[in-house]
Amino acid sequence: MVDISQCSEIKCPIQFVVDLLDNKWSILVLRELFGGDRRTHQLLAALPGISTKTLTQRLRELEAQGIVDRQVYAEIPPRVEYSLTPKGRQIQPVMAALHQVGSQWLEQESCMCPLIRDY
Amino acid sequence: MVDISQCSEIKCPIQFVVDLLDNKWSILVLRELFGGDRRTHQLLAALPGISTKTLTQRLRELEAQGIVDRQVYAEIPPRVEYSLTPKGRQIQPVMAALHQVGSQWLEQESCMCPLIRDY
DNA sequence: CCGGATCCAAGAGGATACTG
DNA sequence: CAGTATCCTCTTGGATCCGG
Repeated sequence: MVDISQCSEIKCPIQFVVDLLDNKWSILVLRELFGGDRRTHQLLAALPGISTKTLTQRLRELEAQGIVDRQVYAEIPPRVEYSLTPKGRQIQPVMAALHQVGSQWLEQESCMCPLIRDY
Repeated sequence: MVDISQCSEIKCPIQFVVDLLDNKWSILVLRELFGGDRRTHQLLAALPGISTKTLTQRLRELEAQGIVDRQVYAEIPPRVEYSLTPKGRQIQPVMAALHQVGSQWLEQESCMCPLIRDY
């Protein structure tokens, strides 16, 4: 239950989502996870330029928001898999809309991002 | 399985849009413009915390992308109005999706943002 | 009223080395 | 392999002043 009694005004839903996701990598991390469960090194490989520190930060934030799930397997060497929670999958319409608009603006049909599976 | 080995030169549409809009205010500026044409001081008032410099930067970037139109009236005092171009209006599905998901996550129906007019 | 120019603080995030 | 800890750079963007 959301307690908005502390708010002097009603929150804008758009701003709410933007506040959660407006940093350099969050959307792209989620895009990868729409392609299925991913291990840490897979995400690092799929997101050229991201550092381990930043990736971990983003994943922890998304986990704290209940958007991403972190599964740790007690193995040597360690194995950690990340996946979308049901809440996380709720942003699928946003990803689809971004994909559609981006395709228009690029005037390009093909796409290498994992979300293409959903089309 | 998506084969990404042969299409590294193909841009991801999602990343393309994210690259255009992932800064602190762009999405919110556009949200305001979906409510209709806006003058500078209206945008400043609608976006608490934004500075004139930052607002101008965002608007110039969006203008350069062909997303926003800037109309200057030769009056004293000056009047400048910003509006969405047809290309800019193409992101309406993104805004609608953000709004829908944000409403779910907030567990809140009402909304004070201009986009509500489109529902 | 609009917005350019400057200055500056804060923080995001990359590179690297290291631990379990 | 996964993640942490430093260090450090660079960008973002806020505050202010000024000019058209």
